[in-house]
Parts: sequence; C-alpha cells; structure tokens
Amino acid sequence: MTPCRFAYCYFLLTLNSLTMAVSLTSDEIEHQLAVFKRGADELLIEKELAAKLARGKPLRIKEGFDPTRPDLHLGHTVQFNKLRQLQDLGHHIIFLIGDFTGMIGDPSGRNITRPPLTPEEIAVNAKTYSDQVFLILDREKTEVAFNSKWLSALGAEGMIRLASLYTVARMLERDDFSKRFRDNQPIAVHEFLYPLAQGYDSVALKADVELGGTDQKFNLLVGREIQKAYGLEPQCVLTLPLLEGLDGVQKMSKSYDNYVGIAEPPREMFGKLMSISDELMWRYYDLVSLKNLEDIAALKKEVRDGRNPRDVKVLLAKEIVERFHSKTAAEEAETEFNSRFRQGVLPDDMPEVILHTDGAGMAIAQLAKQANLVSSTSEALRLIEQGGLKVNSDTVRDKKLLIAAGNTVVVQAGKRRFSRVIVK
RNA sequence: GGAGGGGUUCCCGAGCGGUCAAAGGGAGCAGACUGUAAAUCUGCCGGCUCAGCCUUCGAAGGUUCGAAUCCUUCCCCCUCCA
Repeated sequence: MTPCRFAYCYFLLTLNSLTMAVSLTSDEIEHQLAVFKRGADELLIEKELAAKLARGKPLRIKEGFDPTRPDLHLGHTVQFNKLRQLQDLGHHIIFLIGDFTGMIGDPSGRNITRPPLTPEEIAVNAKTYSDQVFLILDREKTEVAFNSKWLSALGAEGMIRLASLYTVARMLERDDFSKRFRDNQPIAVHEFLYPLAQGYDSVALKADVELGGTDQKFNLLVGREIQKAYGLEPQCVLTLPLLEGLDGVQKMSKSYDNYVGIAEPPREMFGKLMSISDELMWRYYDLVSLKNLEDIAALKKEVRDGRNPRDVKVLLAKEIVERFHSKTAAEEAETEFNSRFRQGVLPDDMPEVILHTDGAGMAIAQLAKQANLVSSTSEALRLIEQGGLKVNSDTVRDKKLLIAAGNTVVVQAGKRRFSRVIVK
C-alpha cells in the first residue's frame, strides 16, 4: 500500500531467488499477508512472517483462552473470525484452553486474586468454549490443547527457572502494570507469572504465530523472548482490536454487562444490536460482520448520501442473528422488534406470574416487585412518578393503586419489561 | 523495622462535626422527541408498610445533643527510608 510494501516485495523476491525450495510465490505470500492483516491492529514482525510463510509449510498458529467464563460474547468472535480466515489459508490452528493460566487470571487490575477453578468448572467452560468456537472454526482441522499439560509438569522448580528468564523492570513495561504501579494500585507477585506461563505455552507448542487482543500485546511479546531463551525461533504476533461493548466506551465484557452473548435468544440479540449508537455500528461492521471491506465502504457511502442508519443497523443485527441462529430467527426478531418498538404492540409471549394475596389484593408497587419487573418497591414508585409503569396499557398515576384479587393484569415497566400477573 | 498517604453509595471520585442518602463524571433506568433499545433534552439513580421511617461512607468500639467527618484498636492498600 505504501513504499514499504514495495521495499518488502523486493525483499521477498530476493528471498525467493536465494532459496530454491520455496513453494509459495511472492504473490501468494502477499495475498496471505493481506489476509493476516485484514482488520488487525498490529502484525509483528511482518518480515519474519513473510519468511515463515515462504517456507511453504503450514504455520502453527495459536490463541489461548482462559476458561473462566462459560459463555462467550461477540467480542470473542473477532478472534475466532480471524482464526477461521487463517485456517482457510491452510494453516494449523491451535485452540488453547488456558486451564492452568486461568488459575492465575490475566492481570487486569480489576481482580487481584481469583479463586482457582475446579476441574469440573474448567471442563464445563472448556466444552462451552469449543461448542461455540466450532460454529466458526472447522472442528476437524483444529487442534485443541490444554496448557495444564505442560505447565503443571513444570512444578515449583521449573516455574522459578522460568521466572528467572525475565526481569521486573521489563515486566513493568506492561502498560497495565506501570499504570497501576504509578497510581499506587496493588500488583500481586503472581500476576507476573501470567505472561511467563503464556510465553511458555508458545515454547511447548512451538508456535509460529500467536493471536490475541490488543490488550495481549505485552504477553504475546514476552512469548517471543521466552521462545528465544529456549532456543526457538520467536513467534510472530498478530493483535486484533478489542470490540467495544454496547455502551461504546468500555470493552465488551460480561462484567460490564455491555455484551451480546453468542447463545442469547434471537430477539435479545437483535434488540441489543439495535441499541448501539450509529457511530459504534461501523466498528461492529469492521470487526464482527463477515461482509467484505468493499461492501462496508459502500454502506458507509449510502448513509452519507442520506440512507437511514437505522436500516443499515438492521442489516447488521440480522446478519449476526442469522449466524448464530438462523435466517428465520433473524426475520422473526426484526418483525418482533418493529411491532414492539415502532408500533408499541405488546409482546405475544410474556412471563406469567401468580401472586397469592388471600383475597386482599396488592398495591401496585409491591406487585411490580414480586413480578420481578423492578428490583425494589422504591424503584417501582420512582417509575410511577416518571410515568413508566403501565397496567393494561394505562399509565399508572396513583402510587397506592390496589389491584384487587381475582384480576389478571398486564403490567409493563418501561418499554421492555412485561409481565402478566394473576392476583389471587 | 521506621515515617507518611489512603480505604466513600455499581465504577471513578469530592466531602473532612450539623444544611449528607452524601458534589461531579461514567454506567444504568424513565419520560419526551425520533429514524431505534441511535443522537439530543429532561428527570431519576440505598431500602421500606414511602409527606414518615430504617440502613449505608474498610471493621469494631468511643467522644458529642449530633460523626463519612474527631479519638482508640484492628484489617487491607500504597509511597519513601532501612
């Protein structure tokens, strides 16, 4: 794309002319590099990768996942999509379950200590992971590995030896560590072990390339050093951007409750995607849509020329729902969404709750709480003050409204929470 | 081991004897508007039997008519010195 691309081609040509056994043409290498880099944040180091590719052998490409959360969200699929693309190029993908590193917990500054997972939890989470990931990756062509296999075998002695390969000063180069250190936030000693253990994974697996989020850059680079220390050729590092969550501010994460789960029901998925801002929508197009870059550019132009961004967002929401459910589900979700939010129609399926009052009836605030529409009666009363609580489609004005026994009412809190309540 | 700084409501962060259920920002929720659960604006944002009452400011005691604010002890975090 730029002058360095040209220089780089020259480098490849030279390389080709020198090594006769090369089976890939420079054009092929060029194409592969383009696939590697598409949507990626950073590729380190491109020349090294070109050299690895030039050998013509499938590369060993690894990415590790800590089995700390059983359910995956759209943010994870950014990684999976890339692995799939590389798999399609014929490379060997290693899906690494960090059952050992999961005990340490990647230093995030939010969890200093994390209770070790039981083997049962790990097994469950690992299964969920693979079930989900194989919606995208080819199961037959993917190696699944567990890092406890070699990390447990290391023992305390081996761990100390591993720890001797890196210095504290270099550890503190990590942005997260230096920030916490500067801000007088605690850093537990065991947190230093995480990057080392992850680096050792690359030794054990003889990884040619390791993928990760941009937040993984440090760990991935430590892997290069550890590999060198063990006399291996250092891996190349490919980082992918982190997907922002629904709020558009923080990264998508279950703990921020700003995520779209892969296993969520179609309607929920559709609705959540429709709630992202117009601006954020483009980010999602770049990272989670499988549309090619030209099509996305065309959509952007259409919006600039006056097309309603809402409609483009619908396309995105449908694509995602379709990928994890089905085309029918996607269409159904759209119809439901339209009737609910554009036309204000009540949903056809809502939870039904029976409340026993021994014939006394129940005050509306208490009723809303017991029907799980609000978390406290205080919240219910606030909703009433703001005109956000409806009984049988009528806005409740009287805080002391009593629903008499024998009635069945549809109670609505805000736009999205409904319940059919039977008072006995 | 010594000296000092700090732990506040979901998060960040003010408050430093009464006017504090606790500023401000973020997240969240509601209403209006709309193109949608966008954007924007407005309001809310501890609980309850809700014009009143109860429980919160690391924990436990204490001083005071009255404490998140003062004192004591304890727990935890950080910095510097050793």
